[in-house]
This record gives sequence, C-alpha cells and structure tokens, in this order.
Amino acid sequence: MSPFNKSNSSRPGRPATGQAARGQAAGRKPGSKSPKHRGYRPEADQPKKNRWETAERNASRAQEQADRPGGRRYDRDDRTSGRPNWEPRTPGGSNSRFGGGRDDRDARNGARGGNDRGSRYDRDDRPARGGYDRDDRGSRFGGGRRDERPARGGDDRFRDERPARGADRGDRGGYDRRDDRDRAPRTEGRAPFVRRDDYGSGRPARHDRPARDDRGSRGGFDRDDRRPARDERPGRFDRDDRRSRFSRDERPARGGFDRDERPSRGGFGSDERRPSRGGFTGDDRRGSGREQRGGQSRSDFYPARDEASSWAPEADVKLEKLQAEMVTAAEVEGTTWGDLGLGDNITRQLQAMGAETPFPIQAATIPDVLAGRDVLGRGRTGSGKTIAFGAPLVEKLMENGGGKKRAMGRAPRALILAPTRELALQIDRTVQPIARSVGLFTTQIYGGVPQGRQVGALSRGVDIVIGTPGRIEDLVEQGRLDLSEVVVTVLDEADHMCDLGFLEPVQRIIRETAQLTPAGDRAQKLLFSATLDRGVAKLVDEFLVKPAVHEVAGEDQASATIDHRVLLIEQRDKVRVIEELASGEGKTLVFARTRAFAEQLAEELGDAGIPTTSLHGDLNQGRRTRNLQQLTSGRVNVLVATDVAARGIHVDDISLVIQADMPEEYKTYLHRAGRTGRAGKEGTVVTLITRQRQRKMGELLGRAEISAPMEQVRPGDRLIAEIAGA
DNA sequence: AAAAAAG
Repeated sequence: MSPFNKSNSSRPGRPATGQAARGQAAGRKPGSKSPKHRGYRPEADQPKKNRWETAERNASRAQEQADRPGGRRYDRDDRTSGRPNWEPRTPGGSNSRFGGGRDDRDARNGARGGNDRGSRYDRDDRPARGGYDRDDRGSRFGGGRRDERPARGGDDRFRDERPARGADRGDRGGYDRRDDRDRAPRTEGRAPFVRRDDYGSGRPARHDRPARDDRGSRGGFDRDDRRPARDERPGRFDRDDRRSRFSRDERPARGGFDRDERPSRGGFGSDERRPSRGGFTGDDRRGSGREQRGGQSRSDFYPARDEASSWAPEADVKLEKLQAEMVTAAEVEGTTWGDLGLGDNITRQLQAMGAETPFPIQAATIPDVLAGRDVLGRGRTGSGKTIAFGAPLVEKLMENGGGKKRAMGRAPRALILAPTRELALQIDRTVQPIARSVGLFTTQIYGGVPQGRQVGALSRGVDIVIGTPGRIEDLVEQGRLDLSEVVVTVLDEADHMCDLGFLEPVQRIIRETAQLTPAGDRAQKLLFSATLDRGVAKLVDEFLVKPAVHEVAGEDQASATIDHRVLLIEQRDKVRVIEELASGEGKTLVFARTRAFAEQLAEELGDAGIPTTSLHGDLNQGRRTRNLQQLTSGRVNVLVATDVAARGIHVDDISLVIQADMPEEYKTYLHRAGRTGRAGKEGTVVTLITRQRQRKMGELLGRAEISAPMEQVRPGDRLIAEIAGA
C-alpha cells in the first residue's frame, strides 16, 4: 500500500474497506484525527458523530428487518429512518477540499462534493450491510446480494460458458486484490495532491511531446504508440505524460473547427471541402435543400458558448429537428427480423426476449446499420431503440468476426456510450443476450465501482463495451482499454451526450476509436435519441459522413398514451400535494431538480407512511442500483429521483410521473414523461408549478408540442385524488 | 443543476 492509498481510503465520506470500514462503522474516521491527514477537520465532528451512531443503529435495524424475506411491514424507508439532521454543509466545501480537485471534472462540477466518493448519504447505506459482510468478502460492495440483483435476461443460462467473471457486473462484491499489486508501481511517484488542471494546462513540459499530428494515423494499428511504456517516461510527471494521449491542449478547440490538421477523416479536411453537410439532414436521400450552409451560418450551428466552468441556466431553445427519412408503422407491417438482414440466432434470441417482430424504428435503422452507414435514429421514448442499434451491431461483429473470436485479450470492436450508469446497465441487459446468442461478449465499464473486475474482463477479451464516459476515458488513459479496434460506436441519448460536460469526453473517446475497419471501410457511428436535434451537429460534423436519418412518422406527443397535467400550487403546499399524488396504487416516479430535494422528498414521503426510495448522484452505486431495483421489483411504489432517471431508464408499469420541479428544458420534460406510457400503456404526467412559473411552463409545453390543462389545486382537492387514482 | 473518474 502506498502512502497515497492510505490517505485515499480515509478521505471524508469515501466508502472504505476492511479495517477502515470497521473504524467508520464505529463512528471513527481513521486518520482524520491527524492534522497532517487530508481528512483532518479540526473539531466540528464530535457531536455529529454521536448522532451518527444512533442513526446507524436505527438504520441497521431497519435494514435487517426489511431484508428479511416476509419481514415486517415496510412502513418506513430504511434509508430514512433515524436519519440525523445534517448540519448543512456548504456544497463541495469539505469534500472538494480534500477529495475533490482531482481534475477538471471536479472543477466543472464545482460545488459538488465529488461523486460517489463524497456521498453524503453513503453512511446510511453502510450499516445496512453489517460489519461481518465486509470481513467475509473484503468488499464494500457486499450489498450486491445475488437475490437482489436485477434479473438479467439470459444471464444464468450463459453463466457457465462465460470466461470466468467476464462481462459481469461490477458491484457483485469482492474486487480483485491482484489488481492492486499490478497497479502499485503505477501510483508510485504520483503526486496525489496535484490537480489534473495543474498538469493538464499550460505546463511547459507539454511542448516536448509530439503534437497530435506527428503521431500519424490514429487509425488504430499503431499499437506501440498507443501503449507507451510508462517506465521510459520521466518519473515525476508520469501522470502528465500518460494524460498526453488524451490531453486537452492537443484537442482541437471545441466545436471542431480546425480539422485541417487532422488526417483526412472521411474526406473533409476543411469546411469548404466538406461534402454535403446536408447529409446530416438526410438530403442526400431526401434532397431537402433546406440546409444551405453558407459560411455565415456557421454560428448558428456552433453557438458561441462560454467555456467557463460556471454554470448558468441556458435558455431552453428548440433546435431544428433533423430532416429524416420517415417510416410508418404500416410500412413495416409483416416485416421479420430476417427480412432486415439479421441471422437466425439473433432472431431467435430477440423473439425469446419478447420482440417477435421489428418495431418501426428498428425496421428503419437496421438495414442501414448492416450496410455500414452512419445512422441517426429518433424514436419516441420506449419505442425500442436499444434493439434498433444492438441487434445489427451484433450481427455486423459476428459477420466480420474472423479468427479473432474469443481470443484472449482481444480489443473490443464495438462501443456503446450512455449518459448514466443505470442506463449502461440496462443497455447491457438487452445487448448481452443478443451478443451471447452468437458467441460474442459484452462488458460494462462505468464508474462508482472498483475497476478491477472491469479490467479483468477486458484483459480476458470482450467484443462490445457498454459504459459511461468517465470510466471509459479513465481506463483508456491507463492503457487498460484499447479502443483502436472499435469499428462501431453507438451513442445512446446522443443529444444529451452533446451537452456541456459530456461533449468533450465523448469527443476524446470517439477519437480513440478506429477510423477504418480492417476491411478498409469507414468505422460506423450510430446516434440515437428520442429528442435528436441539431445539438448533435458537433458530433455529426466531426465524426459522421452522410448519415442516414430515420424517425417514425406519426410518433408525436399527441399520439402518445400519456395524459399531461399541470397543477398550479402554492410553494408551501408542494410536499403535501406530492404526498397525496404519490399515495395512489400504481408505481410513481417523482422528479426533483436537485439531489438534496430528492432526498428530502423521499424522506418526507417515507415519514408520511408511503414506502419510498430515491435515486440520485449522492448515493453510492450499490445503493443506486438497489433503490432502482426496489421500484422495478415493486417492493416500493414510489421513487424520487433527479434527472439521472430522466432518460432511458425502463421500469415496467410506471403509471404516474410527478415533476416536483418543472424541468429546465422541454427535452427533459419529454424524457421524464417518457418513463410512463411505455409500449402503448397509459400513464399520467403531473407537473407542479407555482403561479410565477405559469408562463414559462406554457412556453415549455409549446416546444414539447404538448397540450395540458393547467389547474389550480390545494391539498385535499378532489382533483388530486382523481389523478392519483387514475 | 445533473451527470460522468480513481484500487
């Protein structure tokens, strides 16, 4: 164990293992007593700790009860019972001071305490697992008990044929200690307190390094270059150098104007030579001609956004829709998977999963994906987008599998990026069985869990990587994930992946993927979202060539099976109204704008006797997974979430979506609403606003093309009960 | 403001 590791494990709020964990469970934070320690805070802790012990006891009892099969009536969320009254912390205060500042990500996140590590709510979770668990398993992820794991299609059936632990979930417990030894040399000499920013910007040393264009083709066959032997590098700035392959200052300025230096990618080195950008609008197929791109219109496509890390609410602008090839449901009537070009194994698997015949969006995109084209797909929430890219992707990899199939340590050939871990997991649950049906392997790469298991899976060799940008980029930087053979890249929720904070990592990751397939074809990019709009231009312009654009005709909001309502309330009545709305029979998803409010609401609903759980970024990953599973399994009927749950997450039979806070963006409204009314079922969306927001809300609904009555209500009104019962 | 990275 390096000194770095020691301090690391006792960072405030950081989930700990082994000895440290026992210390924490007893209310001590090892190391934090020493002024030399990073976790040191001069006093201040004492009274709070006492409350903690009580809280932990209570929570532990509650969890034990709740965990017992057929245990007592669940009248209170174990998570919230006995919760101490926190002294409000300045957001990001202590955590970012000690643990944060690792890099610009923390700077971007600014005030926030630093992801899972600094989770304010982790502690509630800890006692629930019981100390003996940790001793037995040596893992803080012991909470991932098997019986609690979400069902995964086809998983068990294939367990035996898998390479050991390959493609497994990261949070099952027991991370790989050998990995620690492997990593030990790597962390030596690394300055733990140096912010990434410091070595990521303006350091003279950087200029020694070869500029990006000197590296020649990034194409992915220059392995030696891609995995520099770290030992050859000057020791002290090891990290810095490692960073270089991905480094920021080599990146073209955002928005991707200076393509000239790049080796011709698909033939557009500069804007002038760029072949019909209109391809993006589909006019290579449709001839829309609406895309007159004179030099002057550029700023429309690349709104000059301030790069500043400070966040300012942006106006909710409705960007132009993409001109797309329309499919109608009638057209695809009677089409089979085989007609679209999928093989027998995949067809059988799809049918085993309940997808008898293709949905329209699938029928539209699959042939183009198989033909090797770049594809943009827009399908309403719940319209089957995952299979639309997952199935043909697997088919393509299988066809071109060659002899490398199942080779140890083979590099992945497909990459699927998602904005949240839960979505990545969910995508894998769909794609993995399809891949398995033809002998291909997937693995999930996402943060919040130890990386050992993921790295292990990669070193055994996988075909499809599914994950979130942060960890993927991290493993690439570490040289543990080689994307140079990735010939199909999928962005789910692509418009969201182009939002500030996501775009740049995504661009860096895509730049690491292959440009050409071994056969010399262009590597494919597939972008999918229910709200695909001009926002993806930044990626389309840089990475896609003449993409096919598809959407399903007639899938507008008016045709959806969702009932929209807006309730005008007094601010002080909000919680009460939510209680009344959430006390109905069906599954209810409540959206709050901030984690703190989500947590508070969950607590208050629990106190009101409504079994409620929560999902947001202040929970550790084990807890997140478990809480979502509680809703899926029906153990609780109410989940309060931040927008982490807004996109993509599929839970059967959510009958009511409550927006405790109005969304900032019309697209967010559509995605939140899309958690209900899935696959033709009915659902209701209620948005609570105060009178001051009335106008804004009206405009937002207009952009979303939704008409909803606005009605004023007070707690106890019959209308509320009607909606709750609906 | 949310999300996304440390074994």
